[in-house]
Amino acid sequence: MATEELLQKALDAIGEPDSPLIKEVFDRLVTTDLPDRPMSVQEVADLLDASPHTLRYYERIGLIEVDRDASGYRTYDTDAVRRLVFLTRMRLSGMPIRDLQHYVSLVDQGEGTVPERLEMLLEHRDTIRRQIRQLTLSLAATEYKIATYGGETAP
Amino acid sequence: MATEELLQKALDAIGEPDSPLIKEVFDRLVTTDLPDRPMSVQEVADLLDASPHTLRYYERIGLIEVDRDASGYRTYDTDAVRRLVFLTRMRLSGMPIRDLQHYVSLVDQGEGTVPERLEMLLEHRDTIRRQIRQLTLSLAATEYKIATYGGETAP
DNA sequence: CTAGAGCTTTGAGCGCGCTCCAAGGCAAGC
DNA sequence: GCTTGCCTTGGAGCGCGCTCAAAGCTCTAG
Repeated sequence: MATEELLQKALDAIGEPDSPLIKEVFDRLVTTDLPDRPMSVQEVADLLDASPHTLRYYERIGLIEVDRDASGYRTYDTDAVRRLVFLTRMRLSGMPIRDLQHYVSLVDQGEGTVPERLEMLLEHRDTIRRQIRQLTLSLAATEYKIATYGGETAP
Repeated sequence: MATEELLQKALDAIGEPDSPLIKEVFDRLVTTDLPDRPMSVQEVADLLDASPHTLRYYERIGLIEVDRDASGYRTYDTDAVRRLVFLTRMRLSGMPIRDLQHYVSLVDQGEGTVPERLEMLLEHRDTIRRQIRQLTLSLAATEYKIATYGGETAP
């Protein structure tokens, strides 16, 4: 199944969030396209559309631990890459670095912190929803302006 | 017609962007709830959910000109408020201050710059759409995590 | 009349999230 | 062997968008 297709399924599933497909679809989305060999900092950066600087920065501030090869070069195993996928996803949706640091510290403290992690995620979910609502309004306002300027309507 | 209702109509209209309702609905959305007396900086700040500091800053950097009353206090007329509504909408959807300055300078240069303004708006529309897409993916990822933690599914 | 809150200005300060610099090591090609 | 380019580290620098400080004026309540 192609990534695009999975993505579309996932997006569809959001419309009906009770669908048991969500977990399955995302399990595959998340694990797809990750080579199971260790990756270099540049490779991961390309994968995440980030800069190597940023990945090193995330490591420095304790968001992730990364192994080194015999020469001292970073080697990102699958778990590390998966964590970075999650981290960048959260960053892209506006979660502050500070919160991510807290989240990661909760993960490090073990299963007992699952309720607090869950609480964070629920709050963040609301934040994302608010953002989407705001953006939708901004999109409408932009469409409106475009219309007043006689621009093309949306395709 | 209540603002909430207008808003819903507007959101619906986005689904079918060719609808001639968009302009009408937003005309009313934009002009609704604006008292036609001049407003103080604090009043406008409350209206826009911004700080007076921010409004003064926008003025300082040339995004808007604001009248003064006999005592030297800022008085925002309807046009000024409407411009600020637009500016904050664009800011909320991530348009950089620098671009807004350019846009405003185009407005100041008159009707001849309409094509370039239109171009900016079309580009920004795409940017907003990309953001919404990104946020939708982040929302899905968050839902997924919530599900793995056994949290409630979306209401 | 006076206290206190809010307004004015210019200029400086700050939090965030990178982003880059300097000095040096490792790997691959000529 | 040497060059070229990416890697390492710690620390410094930076762009953005506010946000606040200082010094002084104005309005309102008591």
